[in-house]
Amino acid sequence: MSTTTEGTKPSRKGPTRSEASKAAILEATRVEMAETGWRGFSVDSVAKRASASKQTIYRWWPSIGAMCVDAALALIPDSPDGGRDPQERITALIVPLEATARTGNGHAVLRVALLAAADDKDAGDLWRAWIGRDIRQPLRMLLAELAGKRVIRRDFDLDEVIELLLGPLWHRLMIMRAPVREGFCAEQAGNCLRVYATF
Amino acid sequence: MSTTTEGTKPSRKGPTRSEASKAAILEATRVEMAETGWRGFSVDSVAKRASASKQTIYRWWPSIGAMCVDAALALIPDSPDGGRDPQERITALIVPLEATARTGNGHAVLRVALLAAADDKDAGDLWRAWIGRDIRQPLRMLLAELAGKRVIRRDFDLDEVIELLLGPLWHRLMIMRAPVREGFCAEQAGNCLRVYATF
Amino acid sequence: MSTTTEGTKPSRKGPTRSEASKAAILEATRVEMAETGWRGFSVDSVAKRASASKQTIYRWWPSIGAMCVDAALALIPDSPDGGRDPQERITALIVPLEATARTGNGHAVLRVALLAAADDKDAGDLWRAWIGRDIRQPLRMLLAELAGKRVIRRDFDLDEVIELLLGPLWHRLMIMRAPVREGFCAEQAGNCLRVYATF
Amino acid sequence: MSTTTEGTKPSRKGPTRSEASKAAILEATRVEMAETGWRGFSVDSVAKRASASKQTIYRWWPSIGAMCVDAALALIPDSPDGGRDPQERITALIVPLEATARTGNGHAVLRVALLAAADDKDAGDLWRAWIGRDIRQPLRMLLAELAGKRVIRRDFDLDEVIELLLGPLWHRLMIMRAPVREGFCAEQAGNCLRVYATF
DNA sequence: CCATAAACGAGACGGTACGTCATGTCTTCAA
DNA sequence: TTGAAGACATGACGTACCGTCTCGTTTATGG
Repeated sequence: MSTTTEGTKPSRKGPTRSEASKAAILEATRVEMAETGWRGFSVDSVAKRASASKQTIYRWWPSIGAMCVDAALALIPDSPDGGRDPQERITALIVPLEATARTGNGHAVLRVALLAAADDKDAGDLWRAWIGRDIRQPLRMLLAELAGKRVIRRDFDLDEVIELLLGPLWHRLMIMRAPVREGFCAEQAGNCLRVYATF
Repeated sequence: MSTTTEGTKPSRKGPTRSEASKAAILEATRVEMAETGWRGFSVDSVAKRASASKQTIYRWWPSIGAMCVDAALALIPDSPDGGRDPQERITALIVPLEATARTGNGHAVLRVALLAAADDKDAGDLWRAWIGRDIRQPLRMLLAELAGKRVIRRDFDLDEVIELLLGPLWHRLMIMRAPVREGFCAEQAGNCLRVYATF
Repeated sequence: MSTTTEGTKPSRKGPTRSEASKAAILEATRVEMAETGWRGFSVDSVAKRASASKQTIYRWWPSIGAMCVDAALALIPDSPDGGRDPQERITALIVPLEATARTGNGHAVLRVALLAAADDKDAGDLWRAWIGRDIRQPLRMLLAELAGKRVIRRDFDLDEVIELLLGPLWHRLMIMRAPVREGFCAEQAGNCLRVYATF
Repeated sequence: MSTTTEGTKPSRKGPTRSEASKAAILEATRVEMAETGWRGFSVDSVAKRASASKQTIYRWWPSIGAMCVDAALALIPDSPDGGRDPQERITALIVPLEATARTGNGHAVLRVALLAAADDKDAGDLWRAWIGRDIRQPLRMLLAELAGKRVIRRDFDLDEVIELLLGPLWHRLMIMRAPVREGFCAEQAGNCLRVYATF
């Protein structure tokens, strides 16, 4: 799910990127994110913990925030298949986030990645690109189908739906710092269908 | 709407807190928040811009984040009277946030205050206290009344309602960095009523 | 003999320079000079050894080299009174350098200070200013007097005399890294008188 | 006049040392020496400027300082024949240094090479070996002959003569950073004869 | 009406981190 | 095996901030 290596150059003279170093850096980043938050996050500490050089970090990531988002994205699993039920199919799109937040230090990692995305341009671009690819795009297809079947209204705004679907999760993670109970995403999907239902 | 001066000491020898200095610091804080974000925010810069001493800042605020939240809260206007319509009454509770985000650098200030609240314990406490006092408490009264009149279901969870009401705003402000259109809060209030409607 | 504090400002608001910190930094500088030479010299090490912050070093010295020269100059004792004999009077001017080179780690400190002066503009200025004040100026007076008494020729070039007087010391210290035997400066003074003697 | 290639290996498999690369590196070294001094000197910059790999540099020179001295020595011309006059014969030994210092960036290159020699063991050994071979050894023969002819005293110390002869040049080059006028070395030779004259 | 104590500006200080640059080693590819 | 290209761990560079700590000055009581 990591994004920075995609689009590898064909072949060059000289050494290639060390995958061991990359993995160590991302893992160290996650640990530091959970321990120190966003403002207290330090590249020096990550480098020391990963036995990596700062240069290596700055060589491969455009900013600290982008590295944090990258480290968080690498934690998010793939979406399960959704089945046939509309609510289940919507839930399937966002449940990987819930799963991440409910596993290990995922809650804190996700929170800090969101902070990074909101505070740093490169990180924000990375995060929005992920949302676009993994949530917005499939959701568009799904909602178009449901609207065609008259399950939901046709005059919805895709971005408003996303706000409604994801907003509550951000409130939990960032404002309340509260744990995310199982089924949280399913509830949000249900709320969405209720709001946009045709009746 | 500022919170740190409340609870004035009885009487002491010597000069009292300089309101001019306080105002200059809060205003400088807002400017810096909008310019540098949260991770780049610096007390030194605020002190220099406000022609204040760092000691003065550290004397009156428990943490940098608390100062940022304080500076943002001072920007939020009071709620208007809500009228009789349920949707209008809910809207009235959250519309001050929308108004702040739509005025001057309020969008950025609010965003950084949220970052501070999510990243710093003192700031988070301050922000959650404000939500509790200015949103949660009046909303509880209002929803109880509406439930009594069978306008909404009785088995709602107050905090879920708040998530549904505020979450979309956080998504706009922090994730998308998109401007908040007029009427945004009214739409959220409508969505809430639709989700919790009895029918 | 240190030069950077001379010309103290009359009085200012706020704290003043910490003399304890200054002394610790200069002493640490001398130790590091002797241990690591000039190219290997590190401000970080000095700061750590002196329990000082790098900012404090950069605040008070214009460059690393200037600090090194300053640290060396602080080691050079004052000139003794010269007596009546011409050779003794010349010797007295340069014997403090010999004494420094013959004491403790003075040999290495002096060598590194010379390297700094030759490699760094600020350090060179500082060093040449010291030579001008402590050697060139008194030597000019002395030679003028000796020329008046026909002890030496009148058509000498002051800077050539200085070259003749100090050059051999630099060769010892820098090129050969050889110890400086007692009486070395007296010999150089004798050579000078011989070169410029009237006969 | 370069010293590191002397003693060529008998014969090996694979390509031999590239003289083009060596020349480019030494020339780039000279340019960098003149531009950045000794402490600011960087192998990376030399490699980039010479379009060479760092590995190639580290393969052929024992240390950075040695490379610098090597680059400077390559600039020093051979001694001219000295004629019959004692002063001219001494002058001939040291005039190549003067000539180097008076040509192109030779002044700076020589200065930095001396800094390297004084700061780095390998470089110092290289420099002292050159002095031994090109100055000390021929000077010993010459002085012995002059002493035999009673032109100079017999109780001189060879190394003191060298100090007297070269020291003033170091003072010029390193301490004063002053240009070396034509005839400078001849004057030093004259001074030496005067000091050690029999009369 | 002082005197005393707190508030304030200014800013030095010991630290930690920043983002960049250099060192010396290593790896990959071409010749 | 040489050499260009360059990634890598290490560590220093010079700057910026943090939070604490003097300094002198100003200002409001309380003796």
